[in-house]
Amino acid sequence: MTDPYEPQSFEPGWAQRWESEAVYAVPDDPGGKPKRFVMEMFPYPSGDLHMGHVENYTIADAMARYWRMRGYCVMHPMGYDAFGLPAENAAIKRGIHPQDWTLSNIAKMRSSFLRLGYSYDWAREVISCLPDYYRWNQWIFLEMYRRGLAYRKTSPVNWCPVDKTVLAKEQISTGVCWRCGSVPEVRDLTQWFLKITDYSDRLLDDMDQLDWAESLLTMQRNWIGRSQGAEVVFKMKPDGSDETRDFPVFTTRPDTLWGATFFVLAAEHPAAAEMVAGTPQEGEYQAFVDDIRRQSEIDRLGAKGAGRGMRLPAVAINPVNGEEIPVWAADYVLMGYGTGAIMAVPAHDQRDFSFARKHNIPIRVVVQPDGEEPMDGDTMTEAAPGTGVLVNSGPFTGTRVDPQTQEGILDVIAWLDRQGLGRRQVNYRQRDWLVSRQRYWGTPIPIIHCPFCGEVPVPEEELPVLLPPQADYTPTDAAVSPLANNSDFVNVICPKCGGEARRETDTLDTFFDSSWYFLRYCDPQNDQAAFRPEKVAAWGPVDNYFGGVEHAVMHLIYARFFTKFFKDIGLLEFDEPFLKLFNQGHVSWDGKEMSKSTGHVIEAAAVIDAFGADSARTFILFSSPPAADYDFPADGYGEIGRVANSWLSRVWRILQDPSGEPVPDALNRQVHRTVKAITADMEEFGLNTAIAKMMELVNAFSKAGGPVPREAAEKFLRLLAPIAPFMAEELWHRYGNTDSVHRQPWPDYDEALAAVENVTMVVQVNGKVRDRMEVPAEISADEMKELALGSARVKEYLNGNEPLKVISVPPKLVNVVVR
RNA sequence: GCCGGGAUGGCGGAACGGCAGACGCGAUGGUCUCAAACACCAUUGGGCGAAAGCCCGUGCGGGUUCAAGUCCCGCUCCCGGCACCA
Repeated sequence: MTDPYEPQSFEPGWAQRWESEAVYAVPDDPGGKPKRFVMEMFPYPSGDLHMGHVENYTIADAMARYWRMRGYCVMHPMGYDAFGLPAENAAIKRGIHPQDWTLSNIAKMRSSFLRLGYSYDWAREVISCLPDYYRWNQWIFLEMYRRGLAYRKTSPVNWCPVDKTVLAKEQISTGVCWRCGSVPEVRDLTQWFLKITDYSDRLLDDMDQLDWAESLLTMQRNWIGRSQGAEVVFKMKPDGSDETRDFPVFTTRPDTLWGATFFVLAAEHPAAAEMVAGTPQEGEYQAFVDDIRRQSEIDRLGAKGAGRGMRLPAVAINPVNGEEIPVWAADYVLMGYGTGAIMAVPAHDQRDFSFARKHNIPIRVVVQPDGEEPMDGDTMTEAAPGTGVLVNSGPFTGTRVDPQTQEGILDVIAWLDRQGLGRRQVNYRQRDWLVSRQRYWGTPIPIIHCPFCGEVPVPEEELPVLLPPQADYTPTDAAVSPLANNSDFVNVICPKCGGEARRETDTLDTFFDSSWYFLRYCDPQNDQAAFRPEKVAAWGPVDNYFGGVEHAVMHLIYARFFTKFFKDIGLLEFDEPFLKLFNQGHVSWDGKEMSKSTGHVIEAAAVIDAFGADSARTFILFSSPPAADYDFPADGYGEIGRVANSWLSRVWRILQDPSGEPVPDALNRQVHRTVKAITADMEEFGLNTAIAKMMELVNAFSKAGGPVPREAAEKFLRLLAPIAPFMAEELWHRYGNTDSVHRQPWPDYDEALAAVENVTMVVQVNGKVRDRMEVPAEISADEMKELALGSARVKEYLNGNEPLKVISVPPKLVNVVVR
């Protein structure tokens, strides 16, 4: 008599027991065993867990369990990225304090994590919004400040004139303020930056230590955007004046200097405003700049913008030939890149070309591409950015140039240098990291502004600067950050001179929190330091990091930057935080992103309630390869959840009462083959195909009839344990075992038993299958050829002729090429 | 716009350059049942054919190769990122 499969009857018991017995806890030092630090990107606690979370966390948990069974001492921690905008939005909308909202969400998520049986070491939990964590953010910030890596400068923000608050990009995604619908303004604020650009070269060069997808490394490389070129100094002469002023530009193509037909300043360049001040064009310019500043950079450079420009009352003098060229202000030049000004060579740069055509600016060819008719600037339809020979280029006419190899270009730079007109320069697209946020729900920046002493760091013994619990997080007039309304918080005594001073009211970007939490996992309760170097040395760096590709840049670059900083100040011995990165696919529902705030979400708890945690785990792993995106069907999880549940029921039924019989030879061979194949799959994170192979083995058990021999059944349970840990544990114990299945070693296999004896050899004629033969697996190429030529089907096609060629790929395939 | 990724039956997907569609769902037929559910068995890419078998087929158009879903060139559409969502 078999019991029905009722996961709800045993899953909660095992979950509780694993937790109370701390089955997955690891010591501060892994000791003699090989260590493996496995972690997932910690979640933002926006509500309860949804199936998108379940995908990422189940993949990582299955792998962590697999590695544990393979003999690693696995540290697998979990935490919460708990500061951030949604908590504040919820607070403003519903009147709940951000902390209450956040902590109650964390409680829900933790309970779902436990129900799903994830093998976390719960003693290492990290919650970034609590003072015992964020005080170390403040400490880190001050360490950076002391070393000149944190500084202030002016930067624009979007400002809602009605709500009197700074708007995040997300809060104006429709172009207007999310709360009141008014059109945002742009304001300049003095804000904190981290000098990540000091690390650009190392961030690029150390990439060769990383076992990450090449596509992701490419994204990081492009984000940092190192480019070689030259700085060339133009002179700028305002109309009606003889005074000139030096104006350097960065260019990767100094070889095309003789083709510059205009000069462009970033629309918002202060020099542009200066030039039009007091002239009739002042109003026109102001309107032009306002229009452009309202747009995001993407719109400004993209299809919606790009190409808007205004002629300025000045000329620029080309240093190589003394030519005077018109000066424009344009949207496609950015203040933050290079010097905020460019020389424009429309014949050889596509953006310059489009702009020149639009504004009827002459186009002059100075690089004649190889093997083409001489080009004419008036008739060409697109820029020619490639290689060729310089023409109309003074002393360099006739020189070959190639942007790929820098051929010719380096000679031009050397010449510019000798003439005192320019010099070699490396430029980066990456900018310093803006960490200031004018928000309540974040880490207070530990700086005091004193009218006499200037910026004064909060003394270390006074950390943490606590977020005032009762602070009003709704905005009011005149205050830039909600914290600025709190006079108890703001008004302080200067630690240096003892006079009256004001506390900094900006908080830190939440990416700051997520840049080092993996280090805190190694020493989560430390109240004397962010972490002890020995503890991090014992576990770090992270061996396997699991997370979405949406973090390809930003988070992953920031965390790499922090790691290098910690190494520089002597706290770490490694350069890179995450050795191997796995990007799981993105989970959506009916083509749309799951989102707690819109209610378009499939909650993990609903799936567990309906089918059990093992089913939830199994179906999310089986339904698509871990790296691929998965879109839930419009009608939700019902169908697919039932499918996983019914397969697990089948496993339950077939494996419930094993026999003491020996394993029959044929079945035993299949078990060994399956262990071998699944082991190979697990090594490649192939969880969906691993499950498919388990299904095949279960089908074989079923076909064999009768109870499954216990030896085979126990091997199967060990294969199943990483995927469906509850059922594996329950059956394992029902067999009379007393230790946990999760402490068992991964099953091994016998090469000889796993080997196949016979294979089907395919016989092709001209690449099309015409015959099949059963042959021994160790057949030689010649034997195959002989067999193939003996085939009646092949003879039909040969028609008495000799084959042109016979390709033999032992033991699978022979291709006979005829005529 | 720029950077990165993707597209295979009715559906999720499988496939070291070597039998396209493993495994599963769904569907169809059957066994069991008074009946159903469950379970089990069989068939299931499209077309032609009585059958043997033949032809077509991995988003679109070219190419390389004895052989292309896989490699190369050119497109289309979808997804992610583009610096204040995390």
